[in-house]
Parts: sequence; C-alpha cells; structure tokens
Amino acid sequence: MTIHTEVRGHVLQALETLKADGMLGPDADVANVNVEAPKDPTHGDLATNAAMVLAKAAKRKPRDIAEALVPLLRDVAMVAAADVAGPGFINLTLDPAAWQGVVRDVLSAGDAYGCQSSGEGVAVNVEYVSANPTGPMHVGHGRGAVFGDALANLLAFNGYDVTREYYINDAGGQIAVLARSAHLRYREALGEEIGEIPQGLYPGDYLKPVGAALVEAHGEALRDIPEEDWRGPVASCAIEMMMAQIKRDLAALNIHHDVFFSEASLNANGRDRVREAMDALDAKGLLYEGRLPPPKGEPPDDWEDREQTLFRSTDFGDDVDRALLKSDGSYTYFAGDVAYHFDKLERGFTTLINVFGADHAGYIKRLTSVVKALSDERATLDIKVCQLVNLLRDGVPVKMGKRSGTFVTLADVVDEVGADPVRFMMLFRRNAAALDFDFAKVTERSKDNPVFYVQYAHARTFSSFRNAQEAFAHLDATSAAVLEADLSLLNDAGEIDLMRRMADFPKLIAEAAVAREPHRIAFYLYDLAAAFHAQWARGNDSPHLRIIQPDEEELTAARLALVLSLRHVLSTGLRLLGVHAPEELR
RNA sequence: GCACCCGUAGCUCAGCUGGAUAGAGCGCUGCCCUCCGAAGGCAGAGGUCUCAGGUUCGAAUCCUGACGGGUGCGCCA
Repeated sequence: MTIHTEVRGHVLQALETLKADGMLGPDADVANVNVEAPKDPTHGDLATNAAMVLAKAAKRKPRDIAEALVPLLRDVAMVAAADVAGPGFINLTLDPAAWQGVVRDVLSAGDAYGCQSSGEGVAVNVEYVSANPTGPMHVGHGRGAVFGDALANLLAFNGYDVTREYYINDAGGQIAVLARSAHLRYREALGEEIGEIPQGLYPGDYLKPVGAALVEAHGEALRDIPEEDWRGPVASCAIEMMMAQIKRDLAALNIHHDVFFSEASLNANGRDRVREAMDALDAKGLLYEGRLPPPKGEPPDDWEDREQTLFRSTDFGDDVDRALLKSDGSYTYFAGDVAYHFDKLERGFTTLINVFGADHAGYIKRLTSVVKALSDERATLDIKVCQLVNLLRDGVPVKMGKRSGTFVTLADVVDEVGADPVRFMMLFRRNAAALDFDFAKVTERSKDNPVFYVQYAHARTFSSFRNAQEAFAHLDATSAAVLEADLSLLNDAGEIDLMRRMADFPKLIAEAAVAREPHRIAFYLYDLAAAFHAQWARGNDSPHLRIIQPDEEELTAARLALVLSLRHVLSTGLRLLGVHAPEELR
C-alpha cells in the first residue's frame, strides 16, 4: 500500500458517495481516475483528475463534480487540505504524518522497498546480447547487454520469474569463415608466413590465441589434412574461446546469463528441431511454396527468382513472407530462429522479450509473427531495440575501422572507464534513442557526471552516520533510536520533498516494468540524489537544517532515519541498474 | 521504393502512456565556504515542443500528411 494507492482509495470512496447521491451515474467508469504528484509543488502534494475524467459521462461540469468531492475529501484524516484548481483538478495537501510514514515503510522493508508482486507466477524469458562468437563484442553489444540485464533485474524486482538467455549463433556460413580464419592463424602459429589476411576472412588479431591453442592441442596434425577434416575441431575450439572471452567481458560488467542456447544444438542428438518447428507451422497451414518479389533498393547480385518454401508471416503483420529453405535445401538463418522460438514456447514461456541492436530492427516483424503463429497468439514477443552508440573522446568521434586496427571493443571501454560508468551511462538514455558515449565525461568526478553524482549521494548517507557517531556514539544504522525515531520532527519542506520522492519509488518501479524502460530508474535516482544534495547544502546557510544537531539527539535520530531510508532507495535503484553503491568515494 | 527509430532551450537530453505556467545538466550572467557539510548549492536569462491538419473539456504526448537526420532491406548471419 503506497500513499498514492491509499489516497486513490479515498477518492474512489468519495466517488461512491457521489454515485449514491445521484451526482454520478451508478456505473461511472473510474478506471482512469488517478492520483499523482503535480509537477508544480505549489499545487499541493497530490492531485486527482477524477472530476474531469467523469464529467462527460455525468453530463456535468468538471468543476461542479470537484466542488462536491472536495468536502468529502477534507473529511479524510490524512488530508490536510483539498481545493479545486484549474480546469477541475483537486489538489490535496496531506498531513505531514502521511509522508513521514514513508520513512517507516522504507526502514521496515529495507532493500525490499519498492518490490512489487505484479509479475507473480509469470515466467518471462529475456534474451539479450546474443553476440556472434566470431569476434569480440563492441559497445553496441554492450548497450544491449546492460539494458537487457537491468530490464531483467527490474522484472525480477516486480515478481517475475526471469530467465536470462543468450542465443549462440554457432552454426552456418559465418562459422565456416571463423574456422578458416582460425586455421590460418594456426598455420601462422606453426611458423608459416601467412601474409595479408584474404578478403572475406576475419582479420583481427584476436584469433591469434586460437591459433596458438590449436597448436597446443593438436600439434601439426591439422595442417596437411583436408578442410572437411579440420573444420570441426578448429571451429569448436574457436567458438569455445570466443565464448569464453565474451563471458569474461560480460562478467566484467557483472552480467551473467542463466541459459546459453546453441543454434547448433537445434540439429543434434538425432533430432531436427527446425523440421519440427516447420511441421508445426505447416500443420497450421502457414507454409506454402511460392515466389518472392526481388528486394528493393540495392539489388543483390546473386538474386534468384525461384519457387521456395515460405512462411505466411504477412498474416501476422510482416511486410513480406519469409523463406525457410535455401536453394541447396539447407535451412535459412530465419528457420533456425523459428525453431529457437518454438523451443522457448515449448519450455512454457508465454512472455518473451528480446533485446536487439538497431541493425536488427528489420527482423522484428518476422519474429513476432512466428511467435504469434506458433502460440496461436497466446504468447507475446516484445522486442526492445537499443539504438546506436557513438563513441566520443572529448566530443570528437572515435574512428572505428575493423581493418585499420582502430576498432574499439567493449572490453577496451570497460577497462578504461570502469563498469559502473559504462552501465549507468548506457541506462541514462531511453533505449530507443541513439547514445553518445564520451570517454572524457564519464570518468569525471564532479556533478557533471551523473554516475558520480548519484554514487556520491549514496556515500553521503554513510558519511552522515560517521559524523553522527562523533556527537552520539551509539547512533548507528541499526540503533533503536534511529529505527524508532520520532518522525514527526521531520517537517522541513526539503525533508518532506525527499519523503515524497521516496513515496514515488514503488510506482516508478511498477511503471518502468510495464513500459520495460529501466532508464526511468536512472533518471529517478538522479533527481533523488539532486534533492538530497540540495537539502544537504541548505545546512551551509541554515545550520539548524543540518542532519547532525549536537544538542538535539531526538532530532538527529529522526534525520538519520530519513538518511537511512534514502540510502535504501538509492542502493536499491543502483542495484537494479547493476551499478555499485559505494560507502565512500575515493 | 519500403520498414523501423529520432526531431523539445545555443548544446546533450528527460517529460511518468492525454493534464495545470513544458523540465534537468552543460554553456552564459550573478551569487554562497577566513577548517568545523563546496566532489556541493542558490538565483537569472534562454522555448512557435520541426511544420500543417485532425481527434476533445485539454495534445510535446494519440491519428493523418509533409520535411529533416539515423538504421536497415537478401536464400547472408
């Protein structure tokens, strides 16, 4: 029960009275009645739109309904004042005790404050990263990784049973290219002069260790045998080493998946999962043999107009039907994805979330079509797209060229600036908007750097207690004096403001989860930190507002209770973002 | 050509799914520490929310159409 829901309950009750009085129709729809903090604090603590929402159906002026509602709301104990304003808002000022109760709520819930149960019983599969095991991850992957991880945290905090999943594209033509590239490095490791890496192979130095490992494991045995004989062992060695590196890079960002799903496993152990998935579509009458129009724009030089096996994805909103078999009879990449999502559904998930980079946005419609088709529209696939990351250094774009060796990997960035700034900055922007990431800015230790700013606020809650113990040795974060402090002493406007913000937290958590927008947490924390810094600084000019009042232990204890509750909210928010909450800045 | 994303202060961006006088940071102007809470804070200037229609009590937000910018388009992966 939050203050918002409590007040809304009182508003709904008052509306029932109006229904009984005949002011409103008996079946007036109150679903859109909300209670929110107005942007302008002079409008009171909370405002409700009830009168405006119901005016039309009741055929009355909003202000008339509001006037009738106001006396009823004034009778509510926690309401100190109620007034009609503007087009028909009712502004409510609450008794300070209502806000002070928030501190108690936070302290009793601790790090569980804000936790919701709306997702209870819902198993949700979040697939993110899924970078190809053919090379190191770049910052674009990093953004998707951080976003997906924070989203998973957020959903779990709302009670969802979350599975974090990574799809390994360890099959298909690119793996053959990887194997050939690695084999070249293998020959190089054996002392051969390999010269320039041929076009079409992966040129990066990152395959040199794979070559060395192959020598270690196989000696010269793979050198003079036909490709079909070395391809298997070389590919699996390369994939294994690439995935190990990817997992290391993710671990450096504190990202860990529950499931790594191998594309190759779809067609292993005597089963053909792709065939099974296609049969499932076929059974629903969604496959047919047909021709596709040639693609527009840049025409592929090897375009071939032919009859082929197609999935009716246009029935589900796609722009064109999609091919499942290549002309040589092998499966398309898309067919593998059909099977993979078929598998997710068979594992019982009805809520699927995929996190894509901007370059895969064109893939959304066909995949959501498949999920709708295979589940008879009982499951939903929500694909969140993270737009591009532009790397800057002091405002100047960092040149990226794979061949020129100036390629900046995710690991490079994390090494240089640290995991916390990478995570926070990637979440300090809506995922749908492109992101500038400036090396110089994110490591700055000042208020210009949001990461630092929020962490500093958290650290300040600790310094408050350290300082408090000089005046009152027994006042620590676990002392009864703090946990049971007389909160009615917290009646400064700045203190009330902080309590109101904390009261918003559970609502924020719920709404961010519904919208699947973890960035809202980052902005909330930034605002909360700013309010705390502002209150702290008021103590400069007004010493009586300082947290520690050496001659007033009860007041100090009450303020420490507020500070402690702030610490819980800040640390919980940072934990959801996956950012470290330090006790001290050094 | 088509699809998706973006367009809000000089710059970088929020704007809680339709609410009141559109917010924050940077930059600019002016302030606040002769250790004790400045890694911080306060105040000011700065807007036709790209444009044109529409929906309604009410639009930055929803719809339609333009105009800019970005990404993508395959039997590749």
